[in-house]
Amino acid sequence: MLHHTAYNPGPANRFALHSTLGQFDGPLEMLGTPMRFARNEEIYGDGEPVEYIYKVLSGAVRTSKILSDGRRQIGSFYLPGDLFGLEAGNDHTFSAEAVAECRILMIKLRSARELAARDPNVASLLWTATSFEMERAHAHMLLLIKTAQERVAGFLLDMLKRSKNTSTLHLPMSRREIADYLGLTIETVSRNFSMFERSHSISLRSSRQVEIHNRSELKRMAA
Amino acid sequence: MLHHTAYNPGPANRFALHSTLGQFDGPLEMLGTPMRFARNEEIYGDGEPVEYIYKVLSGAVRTSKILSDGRRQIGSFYLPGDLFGLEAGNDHTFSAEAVAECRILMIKLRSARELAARDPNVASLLWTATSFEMERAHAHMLLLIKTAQERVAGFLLDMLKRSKNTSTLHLPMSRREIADYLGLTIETVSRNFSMFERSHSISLRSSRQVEIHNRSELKRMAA
DNA sequence: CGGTTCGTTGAGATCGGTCAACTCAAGTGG
DNA sequence: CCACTTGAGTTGACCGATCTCAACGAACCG
Repeated sequence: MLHHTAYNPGPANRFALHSTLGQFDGPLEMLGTPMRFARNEEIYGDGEPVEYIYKVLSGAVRTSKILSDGRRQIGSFYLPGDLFGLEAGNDHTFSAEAVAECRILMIKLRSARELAARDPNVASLLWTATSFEMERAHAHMLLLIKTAQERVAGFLLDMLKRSKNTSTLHLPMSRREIADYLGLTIETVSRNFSMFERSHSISLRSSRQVEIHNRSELKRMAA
Repeated sequence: MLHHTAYNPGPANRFALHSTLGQFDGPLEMLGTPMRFARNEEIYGDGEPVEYIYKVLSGAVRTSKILSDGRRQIGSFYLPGDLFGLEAGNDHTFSAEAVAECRILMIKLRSARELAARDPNVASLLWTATSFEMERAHAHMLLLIKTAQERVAGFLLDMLKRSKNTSTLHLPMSRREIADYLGLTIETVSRNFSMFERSHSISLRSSRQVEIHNRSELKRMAA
């Protein structure tokens, strides 16, 4: 469906990334090749064999699945520093796309496994990433049984924790993407953002820039 | 909360289990000790360290989590033959309880890992079980964003597939447990069972015995 | 026989979805 | 520079699916 136009910036550029981002620092990262993806570009497809591990250098990624009736469920969002693409089986059960223009480090799974066999730190890193994946899925399940207000508040808190910024949150994803992640409609997501704003828990500098005024109130609302 | 009164039937009984069930047949199973759990008895608790792998010999098991407001979410049901208790992290993120009186084979994780290091079949078995766990979590996520009708139909189809019985389904769990698994109320679950019965897709011999008359109709309703 | 648990059914309330109008910002092209 | 289009987001009115509350029935157990 989406045209794959990944681009390898070459050695010079790669070195530049290394020095500026400080995200090529691990032994695993040394194996990787940075690639660039445009907004909505597919990184891998549902059902394809698992051949790479990916690390977000900049931008954001979503994993998603299209249901038979056309609804889309978003499985996870991945932010800079996150590893993704590790699945338990041999084939991907979700597809992955760029939420925004992003740079992704692609690491051949084969090479990663070989390295892991020699370097226990790498092995434990891969195990930890898989473990996070499982936790994410469980936490997401728990989110989906809650009310709309609880889901939206929970989403904001999760984003806040992951961005580790004290008060201003820059959401890379659209309302539609948030809705598809939370199992709600864009209208319901929007209404809840507005409700939180009216109760002075947050304020919206723009639709994607959220200032968090009252985190404990959000926690209370997340149940 | 629940009192742990697990009971080891001893060698004679163990041999009896072996010969009658044929579920002590693998090398992994040889490491295990069969235990008996009463209905609602806790097998392990949320937050406890992962020390065993479990295999259901008879009966049924649920994993669950109690939310801050008292709601309970059931993560999975495990039926005879299923392995459970394998989590990606070091600690359990759900608790496990017996849905009905059951016999469980408990295998020390340490021993299982040692065996896996020597026997690639065992290693692949453990990997497969973890992989199933992930798939289960993803499938469950997808179920939770659907309508009540779709969830209930999907649940019945899943149970049918796993029990591999052609037409009559014996549900080991209560309506409350089904509801907590599907993120619905018992009333909604009950109403949907009744609806399926009125449309002649199923009939209820008793509340726990379901005859499936029209599986493709159920599939259609599961979306 | 009460008492208890489990499941079913009905009536009404509520939450979130649907449909539609509107605003706003960012292009695009004359 | 302005008119027009387009896409994202917000808001309102209404509707329907699911929850809540309540009554009732069936099975089980002392």
